[in-house]
Amino acid sequence: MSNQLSSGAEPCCPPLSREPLTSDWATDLARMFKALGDPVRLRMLSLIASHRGGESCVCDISPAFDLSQPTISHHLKVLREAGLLDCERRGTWVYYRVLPAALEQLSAVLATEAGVLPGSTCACAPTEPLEEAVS
Amino acid sequence: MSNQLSSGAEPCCPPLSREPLTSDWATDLARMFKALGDPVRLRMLSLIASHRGGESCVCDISPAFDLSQPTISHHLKVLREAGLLDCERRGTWVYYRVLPAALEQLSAVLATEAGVLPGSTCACAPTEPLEEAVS
DNA sequence: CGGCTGCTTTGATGACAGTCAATATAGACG
DNA sequence: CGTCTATATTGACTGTCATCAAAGCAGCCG
Repeated sequence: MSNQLSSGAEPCCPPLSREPLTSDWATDLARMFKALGDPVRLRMLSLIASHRGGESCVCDISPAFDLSQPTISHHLKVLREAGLLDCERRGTWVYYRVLPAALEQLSAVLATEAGVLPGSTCACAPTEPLEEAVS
Repeated sequence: MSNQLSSGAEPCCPPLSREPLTSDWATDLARMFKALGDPVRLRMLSLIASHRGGESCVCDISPAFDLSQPTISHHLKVLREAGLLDCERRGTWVYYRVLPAALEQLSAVLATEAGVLPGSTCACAPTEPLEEAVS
């Protein structure tokens, strides 16, 4: 649960194809990728991310899936513990929001040399929370 | 096993955060992410990708892991069936190589709006095989 | 041909993940 | 305080996964 994000010591996340991953770093990344390795969770993440402001209430998510309520809650927990989601209680409802820095980090790791645009040595976003994500 | 890559019908892969993933597309993506959801496989992929030419022999991969040889073979098969690796037999040895387009596709899906550089609506590489990956 | 090396497949086993029903907690509202 | 709604947790079940030993397959080489 110690993402490179929180440490802040490393400069950035080099792409997977530049040099072999260390065992620790691979373990950390694998935890996040494993959370993405389920169609339901991917759709959840996408559903939340594509909402206005990148957040949405559980009651908005549930009806999109033909699953029991505990199962929905379980998947959200997995995504949360992987560091991909954050949640906040507002009154009766709980709102989930994506952590863009985490997604960006994974995206940068998978980026191949050819795909990185010249001049941008790293595609990691500087932990920008969530602003004008919607036009 | 039907990646969007092979179909070629769709223009490209929109980021996860633009609109909710369809169920089919999420299933396809999840299959690939699940393959990445293991530290061993991540390190294998990285090891192969960071080799010169983006390919390497199994005998180069095995000694990097404290696992039995069948287990190594199993993980390589998982990555291959996920469409992330390709393999080719040359004499006694089998060489594995990464499929950059697949990595680029996943990278693009995870890219957040903020992370996408202006002007580049899509970061998918045009299935470029593997060229001057090493400087 | 026969053995040798590199890799894959098969079969078995223990661990883990996805799912649900039942139960618990937390806040809103009378 | 009691009840109602929204979400989380627990426990149980089933299926899938990571792993290894053993056996199989494919080229080399003597």
